[in-house]
Amino acid sequence: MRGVASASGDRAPIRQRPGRAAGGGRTDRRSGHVDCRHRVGSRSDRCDPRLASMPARSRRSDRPAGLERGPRPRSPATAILAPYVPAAYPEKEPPSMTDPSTTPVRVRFAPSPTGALHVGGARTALFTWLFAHGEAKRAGRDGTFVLRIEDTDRNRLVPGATEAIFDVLAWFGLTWQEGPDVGGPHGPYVQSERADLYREHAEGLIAAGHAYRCFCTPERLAEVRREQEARKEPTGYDRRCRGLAGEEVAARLAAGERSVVRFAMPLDGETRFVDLIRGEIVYQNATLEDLVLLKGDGFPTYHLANVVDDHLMAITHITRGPEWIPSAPLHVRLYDAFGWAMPVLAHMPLILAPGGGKLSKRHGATAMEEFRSQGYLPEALANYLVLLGWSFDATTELFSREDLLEKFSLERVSASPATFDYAKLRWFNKQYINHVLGLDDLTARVVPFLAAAGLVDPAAADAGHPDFARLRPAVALLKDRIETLDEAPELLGYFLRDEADPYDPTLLIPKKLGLEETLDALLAVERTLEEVDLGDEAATEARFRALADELGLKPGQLFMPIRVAVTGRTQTAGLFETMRVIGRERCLGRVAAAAGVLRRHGDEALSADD
RNA sequence: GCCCCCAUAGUCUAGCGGCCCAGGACGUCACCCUUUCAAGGUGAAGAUCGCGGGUUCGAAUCCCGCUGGGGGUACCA
Repeated sequence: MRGVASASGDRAPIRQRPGRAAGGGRTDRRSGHVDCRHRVGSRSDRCDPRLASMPARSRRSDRPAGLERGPRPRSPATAILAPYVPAAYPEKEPPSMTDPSTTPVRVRFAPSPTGALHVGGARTALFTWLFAHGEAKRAGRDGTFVLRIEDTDRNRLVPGATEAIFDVLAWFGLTWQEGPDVGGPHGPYVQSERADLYREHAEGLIAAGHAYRCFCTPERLAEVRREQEARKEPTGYDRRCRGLAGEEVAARLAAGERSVVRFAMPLDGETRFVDLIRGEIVYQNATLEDLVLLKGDGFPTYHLANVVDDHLMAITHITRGPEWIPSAPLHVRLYDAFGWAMPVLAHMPLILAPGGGKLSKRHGATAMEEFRSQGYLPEALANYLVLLGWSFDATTELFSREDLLEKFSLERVSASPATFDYAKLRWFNKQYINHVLGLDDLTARVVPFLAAAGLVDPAAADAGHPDFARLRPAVALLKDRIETLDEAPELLGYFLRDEADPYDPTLLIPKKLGLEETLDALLAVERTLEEVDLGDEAATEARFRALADELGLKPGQLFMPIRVAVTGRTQTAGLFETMRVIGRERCLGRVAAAAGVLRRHGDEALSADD
C-alpha cells in the first residue's frame, strides 16, 4: 500500500520512484488507494472507515444509494460527496467537520472578466452545474451553484465582459443561485469589492508567520531570473525578503516603499492532495515557490482570493481547469495556514486544439459568443461538450438536460485531455435541428438570424406573428438540411422574398437538352402551373410527370429546370412541396422570368457567336 | 531546464485481470432510397490497445522504465 492511510490510521511511507526523488508520485487512482489525510491516531471516521479499509473493488457496492446509478465510476474511491476533507498533511489536527452525508454541496464558477467566455470554461461550468444540481441532489444533498467574478487583475479588465458572461451563461442554460446580480448570503460576489477581506487575511498570515512582506522590485526579480537562467538553475524567487527583520519591514513600510505579500512555503517535506479525477498528487515542497498573495496594488492574486472566497463562501468542491494543478499545493498550504477545511479538488481535463496545443481562433470559434452567433444550439453545444471528457456508457450519445442531471457524475470524468472536434460538434447541432427540436421551436430560433438578414420581422419569433406563420412551412421543408442556424437566410431566403435567388441561366438547361427545348419545356410548365392545384402535391406531381412524358423528357430532366426557375438553386427540398409553399403566383412569375432569362441568354450566345 | 498530468483507430470514447485477435460515435468510402440536396437505411476500411520489461495460468486492464503529447513555471487568471 503506497501512500495510503490504513484503516488504523497509520500512514505508510511514500516510496519515491527511483530517479524521481525530487519529484512527485501519486497513488494509483484505480487501486482505490486514497489518502484520507489523517495524522496517526486521528479520528478515522472522517474518512468512511469502510472506504479506508476495504479493497477497491468491494467498496463500490458500498456507495451511498444516490451514487449507485449508471456505470461504475472510474475515479478513485474517494467519498466524493464528503466535502470537508481535512487539510492535507499530518502536522496538524484537522478541523472538525459536519456530517458529510447531509452537508449541502456548494460549488462555484469563477470566471475572470478579461474577455469572452471560452468553451473550456463553459464546459467546466457545465460539469460544475451538473454536479450541484444533478449528482449532489441525487445523493440527497442540497446543491448550490455560485457565480463569482474574479476581477483582481485590474490591468486586463475588459469593460462589459461581466455582463457578456452573464448573458452567454444564461444562453447556455446555466443558472446560478448566488452571484453578483442575484446576491446571496455570502456576497459580495465580485472580488474587487472584497479587497479589504483579502488584505486582512494576508495580514493574518503574516502575523502567524505564514507569509511575509517582500520589497523586491520587478526589475530585481527579472535580474534574478536572468542570472538563474545563465547558470542553468531552476528559476524562481530567491526568497531574499523572507528573513527580513520586523523592524526593517516596519521601517520600509513606514517609508512608503512598495511591497507585496508572499507565502512562506515550507522548505522541505511534501504537500499532497487528492484530485477527484486523478487520484493523489504529491509535490516536494523544495520545488515550490513563495508565490505572491497580495500584489503591489493591494489586490490579491488568484491564489489568495480564491482560497479566502471559497472558504468564506463555504465552497465544498473546487472544480476548475487543469492549469490550476501546479498551484494546488499552494492552495492546500494556504488552507492549512488558515486552519480551514480543504474542499474537494477536481481539475477538469484539458481541451486541446485539433493540431495539439491550446484551442485558439486559428482553429475556429473558441468563445461561447462565437458559437452562438454561428448558429449552434446551446443544447447541442452542451451535449457535445459534456462528452468531451465524460461518458455515461459505451453507446449513449444524445443527452437532454434532464438526462444529464440524472446521469452525470464527476467521478466518470476522464483525466486525459480531449481534442476539440468541430465536425462532431456540427453533427450534434444537426441532430438537434433535424431530429430533436420541434418545428415551432426551430422556427422561433431561426428568426434572429433571418431578421439580421432583413428577411423577417425581429418579432417573428412569436408564434402569433404573421411572419411566423409564413416562415414555419418553409422551415418544415428545410429542417433536415439546416446544420447551423446561421445558414437559415441562405436556405430560406427564396421562400421569404418574391423572387428566386439569382442564378446562372445555364443551370436551367438540364443534361442532354438544348436551350430551345428547355425554353419550350418552361413555357409548357407555365401553362401547366395555371391549371394545377399546388396544394395537392400528389396530383401536381402526377401532372408534371405526365408533362415530362408528353415532352419526351425524363422526370428529372423536367424537374431540374423547374427547380432552378422557382428557387434559383439546384439543391432544394422536394420540388412539389417547395412549390406548394412558395405558392402559385410566385411560381408562375419565377417560371416566366426564367423563360425570359433563358431567351435573352440564347440571344446573347447567338450574337457572341457572330 | 525544472515540476506536474496524460497515453485504446484521424477525432471523442467503452473497457477496471479471462465475456476483447477490442464495442459505440464523428469523420471517410460504398451501396440502398430518390426529381436535386439532405435526412434515413445497410455495409466497409481504419487500433500490432505508444514502446520495452515485469507480475499472473491469463494483461488494453496491475507494476516499473522509456518515449510521445500536454499543462505549469508572473505583482494573469
